[in-house]
Amino acid sequence: MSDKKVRVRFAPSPTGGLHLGGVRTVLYNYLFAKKHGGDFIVRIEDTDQTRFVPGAEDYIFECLKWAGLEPDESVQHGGNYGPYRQSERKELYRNYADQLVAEGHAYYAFDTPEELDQMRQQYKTDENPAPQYDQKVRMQMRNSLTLDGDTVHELMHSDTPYVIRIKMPENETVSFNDMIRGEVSFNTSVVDDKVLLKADGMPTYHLAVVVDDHLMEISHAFRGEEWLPSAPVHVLLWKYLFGEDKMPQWAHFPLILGPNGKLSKRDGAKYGFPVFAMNWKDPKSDELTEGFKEKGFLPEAFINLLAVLGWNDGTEQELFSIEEMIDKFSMDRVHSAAPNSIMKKRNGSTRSGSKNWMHRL
RNA sequence: GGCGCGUUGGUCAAGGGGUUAAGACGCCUCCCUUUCACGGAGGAAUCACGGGUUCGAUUCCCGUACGCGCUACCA
Repeated sequence: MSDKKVRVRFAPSPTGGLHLGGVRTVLYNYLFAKKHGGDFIVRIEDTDQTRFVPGAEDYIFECLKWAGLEPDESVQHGGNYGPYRQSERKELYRNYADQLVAEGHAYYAFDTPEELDQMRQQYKTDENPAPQYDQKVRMQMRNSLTLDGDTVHELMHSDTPYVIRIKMPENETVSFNDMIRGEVSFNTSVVDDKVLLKADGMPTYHLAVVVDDHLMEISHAFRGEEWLPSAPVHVLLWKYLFGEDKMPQWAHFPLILGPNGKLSKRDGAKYGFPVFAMNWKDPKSDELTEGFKEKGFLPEAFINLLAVLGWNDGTEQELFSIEEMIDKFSMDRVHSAAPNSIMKKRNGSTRSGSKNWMHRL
């Protein structure tokens, strides 16, 4: 971490409004990069073509601009590691997936959605309500592990759709050091054979994040805690493809919770507290969700609020300028516990805080 | 169900093997006197529960409970 230039990335998928948690992830990325003289990259993760939402990408950049968290590299800012939109990198991923198959770490799977559904129904019990495509069932499915070579060859050269799945090893322990949580480990037997390359030729997040982090020379990879369960897949992919020693340092941020779990835009409407950075109007439904900007928050106040949602500098200070944050930020001072509901926090904020942070224009 | 992460006062939240366990909001008492987020002085907490390690645990380990997350050809 000392010999490598710090390069971090925020990788949103352009599917709708930019959530509070997303902006906080951006902020921590930004602070970390600036503190260490590194680069902050924004990479658009648009590999799911069924979820494409027109305008969402531009909207994300507008939010970052308003918040004052401009990337050094992105589709809009240029850079030497492009393209910065994964849909435009489609051709890159296939070779890595094939390489994994060739080396025995992955396999071709021909199961149709109906067959997958059938498998889940068949193995579903009270004890196991969510059966996975894993080592226990993969030998019962239609894939290059169970089919003979000729059949596989034939299927692949007809127009039969297929995916590439990772072959999770049996009973190995995968562990890594999270900058916030310390050592985290998993047994590979309980992780399923995630799809790496989809039938349409697009990678899933799992493959794309590893390939792109490598190609873009990302040194530290930060994301929300919801990714922790699939981290072993990513660690294994790094090991198979590029070497575990090249893997970025991970940090998984605690989720920002609403009154009933994961904060949703519905909570925002219900409690009169914004969830998105800026107004977002869904192009399909025309539904408008209010943002912090339109609610009257100053960007500095918004950023400050987010900064202390999970981080503190060890003193009693709770009002920071962006320069102070850059100066004082450190990942090991990010709390591992989810900050209790932002709605409550708003009520528990200090008087001076209320005056300065939340003040309307 | 499985796996993972988490759990400090009414609320938000520092700290983290030996402390009087910060601070803020709220609450109570008082001062100022004034209110509609005014100012000031005080008051109230054995850190979810049960074991273990240790001279000593709120801090480390295990279990339980509870909360949250993941368990898609979504990210």
